[in-house]
Parts: sequence; structure tokens; C-alpha cells
Amino acid sequence: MPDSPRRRIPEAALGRLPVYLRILGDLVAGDIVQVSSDQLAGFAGVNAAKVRKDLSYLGTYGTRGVGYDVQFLVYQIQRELGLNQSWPVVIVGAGNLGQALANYAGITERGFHVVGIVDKDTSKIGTVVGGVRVRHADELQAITSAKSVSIGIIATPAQHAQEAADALVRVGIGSIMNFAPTVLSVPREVNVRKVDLALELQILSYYEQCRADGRVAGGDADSVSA
Amino acid sequence: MPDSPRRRIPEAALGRLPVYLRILGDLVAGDIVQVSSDQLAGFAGVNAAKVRKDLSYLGTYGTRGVGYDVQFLVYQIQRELGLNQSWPVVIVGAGNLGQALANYAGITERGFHVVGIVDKDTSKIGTVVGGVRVRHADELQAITSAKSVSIGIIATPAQHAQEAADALVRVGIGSIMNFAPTVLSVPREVNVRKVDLALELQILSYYEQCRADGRVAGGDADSVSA
DNA sequence: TGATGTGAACCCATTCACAGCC
DNA sequence: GGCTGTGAATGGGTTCACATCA
Repeated sequence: MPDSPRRRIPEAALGRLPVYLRILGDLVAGDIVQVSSDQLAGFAGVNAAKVRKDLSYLGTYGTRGVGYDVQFLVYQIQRELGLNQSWPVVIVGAGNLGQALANYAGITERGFHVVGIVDKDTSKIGTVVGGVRVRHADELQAITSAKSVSIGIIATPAQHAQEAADALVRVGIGSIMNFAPTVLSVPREVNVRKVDLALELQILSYYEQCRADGRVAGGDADSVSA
Repeated sequence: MPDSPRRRIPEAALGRLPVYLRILGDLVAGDIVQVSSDQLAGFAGVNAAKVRKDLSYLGTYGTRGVGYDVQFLVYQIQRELGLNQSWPVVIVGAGNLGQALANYAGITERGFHVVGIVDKDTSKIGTVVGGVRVRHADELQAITSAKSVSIGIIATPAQHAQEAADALVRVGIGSIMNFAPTVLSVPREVNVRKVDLALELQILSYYEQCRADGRVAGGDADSVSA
């Protein structure tokens, strides 16, 4: 075991690693082999010290006076994030959103693959979305056991989200991405991440309201100010 | 001017207000008129002190020894977030995601309404999604001017996201929600929020990887531990 | 010389604990 | 007595600045 993952990566830094990874991927595609924290910071829209601190959590992979080897950095980030393996995911809910997710190329491009979609609506069962046949929610256990799925996506309406979460927990899912606008109640050991469109819109609404009122509230969460 | 918005609400607190708002909405529906910070904290999966601090940014609307008036709190949060008006939004990109968004009930339920969808693909133009006819990207200015739109949603593939952002900025959009997996380059005064599915998945991947490796990494971002 | 890696300083957010009020 | 509102303490994340090394 030459290089074991020493310390846990702080949440904030963790959220930026995929951003760096995406940029590094573009650099690889452009045959760039070296990159400095300054350049990377420019592309990512953060400052260079943050980039260096973030990358330092992975280990000391840079070369002083030179920068980072792009390919090697890609490899290290992927390894740390667990992206050197393809994670199977299961989607609960085959409505508009579930279908869009199943068809979303970004999922497979990033090394995830949808191994199952379930719904309770019998009219949806048997239809094929994103190359996967929709099955009944009762078959969740069969799907997750057969494919050792540990990541579940909730794409149901709000009123069924908790029920979906319970079902996922029951079959031993470890991580849940929740697209329903609800706070889920799950055991502590289960990871939940929420993606809430309306919530984000409401935050934008606040900033637009501030703008309209004349009070400045520049909140650039993820963009380059150029 | 009886109660003007004094201080700017911190980002972190701002992100929780929509969560409280949703819960309060449920309470209203259940004819609950009073709520304590303790109860609200329970529903939201945070601690009571945080709820009180968050609500204190709105003003001192609670009653010591009693709690908060649910209806009044709903009104105050809505007012502060600018939700007492219906914001028109425009969607750029009429692919899978754009269509799913246009059809997403949560948008209209929360007081936003899609007034336009544009695309560059002529085969999509003229089709109707979510009750709105898809128009050509060149008509963006006409749409936003006519309806004084200030919020735009980017639902294009990654390689066209920057172009979409430029177009939105050009027509005077103030806030952008970006669903493309890219860091956008926009003027400082434009608000950008990113919703990146693959990024979130990669974070879950990290936690699952940690779990598989035996290192604990419980990151519950938005759930109740019950 | 030039860029990394990192202690130290700083700043924002969370939590504590209690004064103040109903 | 009970719950809010908020200073004070704590903790995490960001930024600074520089020692360190190719």
C-alpha cells in the first residue's frame, strides 16, 4: 500500500475536485501536460492558494517551480473520488425527471451507469428509458442485490420521496441523491445530497429582489468574474 | 417605510430559508398556527439555535415564550426572498433537460413561470413543451424585453453553455442557473448558481469509496438523522 | 527564478448559553 | 416557566505570505 488516503477531505474542497477534474480533462484533450495552480485557478474561477490547498489534501503531487502533471493529477483525483470504478446507480421514479436523468449522457460519461429504474405507476412499467426497462418498485431489492448498487437517485414527487428513501435504505443503499424538494429522514450512516431546483430559483429570486431594491447582493457562487 | 431589509442575509442562512418555507407551508396546510424554533429545527434537520439565528436575519418576528406565528413567518420569508411576485424565467436549450424543466411543476408551484424556451436546433423550434413554444435563440432579446425577464436557465450541452451565458448577459439577464457542467465566465454583477448532477454524483462516489475502504466519512448535507 | 506546500491570520458560519420578554 | 434573540466562543474554510525546493 504505497499511498493510502491519509486525512479526510473537507467538504468544501471535495466539492471543487470534480470541477478541477473536468478542467484537467479538457487540458488532456488539448495535449497540455503541465499546469500551474495559477492557471488552474483561472479556469476554475477560484484563487491559486485554494487550488494548492485543495490539491494538497490528495498528497504532494506538484513539482515546485514547475506545476502539476495534468495526467497524473487526473489519475490521483479520480482515484481519491473513487472514479476508477464504475458505480451502478438506481433511479426511483420514472416521471419527467427520472426519464431525463436516465437519458442524461453526463451520468455515463462520468463513469456511472443506470442499472435500474423503478416506479409504482403500472402504466410506466415495461417502458424503456435511457436503454433501461422500468420495473416495479417492489423489485428494488432484486435490482440492487444483483448489481450491488450503493447509490440511489430519488426522482419522485415530493409526497413520495420519504417512502422512496425508506425503500432505498431498506435495500441497503449507502448514498442517496434527492431531487425531491423534501428533507429526508434517513439513518445517520446514509449520505444524502439534495438537488433542489426550486430552492436554487428562490435564492436567485432573493438576489434579483435585492437588485430591484437597489441593495447590492453580488453572490457569485460558481463563475469566473471575467 | 416601516420595515426595510436592514442587513444582507448570509449565503448559508439564505440557502435554508426555502427549506423553512416549505415546511411552514406544510404546517399551514395542517392548520398549525404556532411553531417553535425547536419544532421547526426538527422538521428541517438542523438545530434550534440555527433556526433562530436564521430567522433573526428577517427581523424579530417571534414571540418569546411562545414561538413564531406560522402564517406571518411564511409571509415574511416570501417577502424577503422576493417571492411575493412571480418571476418570469427563460430556458436556453430545449433538449431532454430543458423539456423536463419546462414541464417541472415545482417551477410554477413556487411562483416562477417559464415565458420562453429557445434553442438553436431548427428541428426543435415550433414544438411546444410545458405549454411554451420553442423559439430560435436569436429571439432571446425579444422574449426577455417583452416580459422583462431577469432569470435565465442554461440547459444546453456543456460545449454551448458559455455561448448561452454570453447571450443571456447580452440581453441583460441578472441571474443565471447553470445546469451545464461548466464554469461560466460572466460579468461580476451577474449571479450564477450551478446545479451539477455529475459533480454531486462524484461526491457520493467519494463517500461510497470511503465506506468501501473502511474509512468513515459521514457527510449528511441535508437530511434528518432519525 | 518560479511555483509548490503550508503554518498563521483572517473571516464567516455554527453553536453555546443566557439575558430578556411573554 | 418557556422560548426568543443575541453576544461570545468555537470551529471550519479561505487567504496570506513565505520557507522550501526543482
